[in-house]
Amino acid sequence: MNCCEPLCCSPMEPENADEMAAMLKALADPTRLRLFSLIASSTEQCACDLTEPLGVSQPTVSHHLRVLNDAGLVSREQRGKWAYYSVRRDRLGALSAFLDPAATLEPAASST
Amino acid sequence: MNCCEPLCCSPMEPENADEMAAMLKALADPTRLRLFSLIASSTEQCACDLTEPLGVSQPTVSHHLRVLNDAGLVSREQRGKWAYYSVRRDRLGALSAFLDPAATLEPAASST
DNA sequence: ATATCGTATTGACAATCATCGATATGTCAA
DNA sequence: TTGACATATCGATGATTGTCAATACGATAT
Repeated sequence: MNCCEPLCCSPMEPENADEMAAMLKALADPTRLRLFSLIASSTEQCACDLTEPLGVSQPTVSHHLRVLNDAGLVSREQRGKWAYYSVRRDRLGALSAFLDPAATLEPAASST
Repeated sequence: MNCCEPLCCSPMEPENADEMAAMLKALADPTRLRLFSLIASSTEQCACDLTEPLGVSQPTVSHHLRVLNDAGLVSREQRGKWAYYSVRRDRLGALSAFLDPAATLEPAASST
């Protein structure tokens, strides 16, 4: 999240490592990564459309959605009896930036 | 690695998901993330300097180094009785780019 | 109220994993 | 060759995790 300097810049504090590892762990399972990718491929996805393409049971999908939600990587919106999930791109962007080996300590030159 | 389109663009194939999840899993442990961060903070690090700052045993450090190496995230060089580890920034960069929510399907406008 | 349907939770189980002590391997120096 | 030292591997153990069947929860429709 907004927690810390890029990975490459300086040795991490344990608390920051806990926090970032938690986000990474949420994506570090093949089924869950495919699930996340399905959600990320459109602006939002109904949970009802996620079970079939993954080939796992409905409780398993629900479990993975919960893990992603707890990690702050997706958000859930209940509409009627359907649940819609969308990617929190700010959080994903922070994770991507955290890993970026080109990052420097100074906020530095973005290509805006 | 060089395996696939960005996460946000289209649903991942299972094989790609396996591959990317393996890299993510290698970073998804707090101790291992701190270890990786220590290596990433300089161009190379002697294994002998990694045990103390982490506060875990030498076999545990060696185990984590092996996991990172197997995932292709670091490379090892033996010099005399010392082992030096360095981050494979190409692989880390690929991972970061893979997660980037701003990525588009077309290679598109990089800021070169 | 009752039935139906989508989603979440529970409980269980097999598999994976992080960690350590003990030990093996390999390198250098005397 | 022997000893000292750095690193890797082995074996064991407790903890975490991915999965499913069964079930509970909540919303809509009749």
